Amino acid sequence: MGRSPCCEKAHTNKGAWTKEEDERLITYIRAHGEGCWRSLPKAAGLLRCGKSCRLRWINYLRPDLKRGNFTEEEDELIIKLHSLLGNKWSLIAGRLPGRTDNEIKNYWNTHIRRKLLSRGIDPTKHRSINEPTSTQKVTTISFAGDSKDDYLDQKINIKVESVEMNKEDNEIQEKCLPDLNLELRISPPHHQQNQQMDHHHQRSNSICFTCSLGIQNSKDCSCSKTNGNGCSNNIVGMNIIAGYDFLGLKTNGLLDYRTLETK
DNA sequence: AAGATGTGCAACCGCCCAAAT
DNA sequence: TATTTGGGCGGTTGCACATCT
Repeated sequence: MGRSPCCEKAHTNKGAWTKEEDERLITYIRAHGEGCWRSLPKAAGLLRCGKSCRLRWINYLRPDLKRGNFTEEEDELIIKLHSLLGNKWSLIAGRLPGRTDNEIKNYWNTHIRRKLLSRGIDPTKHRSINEPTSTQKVTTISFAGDSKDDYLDQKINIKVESVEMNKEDNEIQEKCLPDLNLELRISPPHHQQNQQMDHHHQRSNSICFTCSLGIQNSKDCSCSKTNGNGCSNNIVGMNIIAGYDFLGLKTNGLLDYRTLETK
């Protein structure tokens, strides 16, 4: 039952990689591509565990890696993404081409933490260190258009509610909740969704496949063929606008939420 | 000059989850 | 359905180098 045995760990090297090992790994992956890390070491003639090969390739040998110092823009983007995602380094790395999760994690721990602390900002909570500890602010960000027209005009209003909590509430919160709860939900305002659906599909009761995927004004959109008006930029389940810069995450009509999902 | 301490980062460890059987 | 494994991830460690005393 189950899979075939895992890689032999008895005869594997550990520690720093030699130049020869690097070259063997590069040569093998160039010839055969990535994947099947378990069988790779043997096939490549390496006395390493598959995981070690994968790590070495992803974090150091990959040709598309951007080596060198982080730019100021990258710094700020990492801070923004960390405030949104927490320690989800792989997701953050997904938004920084050429950077690896390990690199960003190290950079955060060695540079950015200090940078934020010097600004008087708690790097974990992204709040001022000087904020009184007896109360805690809970910030809810909701996306809502004030009117149907706003929605159609592709505007997003960010509504921020700050709720002061008393000490007792805070203690309960501390006991019951982890430091940061970053459940990300993106959806259109509920009171507009039906209107929008009606508007969009007033002549047809069903939504085409491309629209259900959030691909608007696609040449494959059958809605435009049925109602003649084309899609009115509604994205079912996603209230993201073409080219909107969502917290610094440039979107191209769609927020690539796959890279924001937790695994 | 030499030992102590601090810093940066590559690599490892252990856990989780989906896939395979 | 239960069990096992591979791949992926975040946290941590340990080493090399830099700086301080």
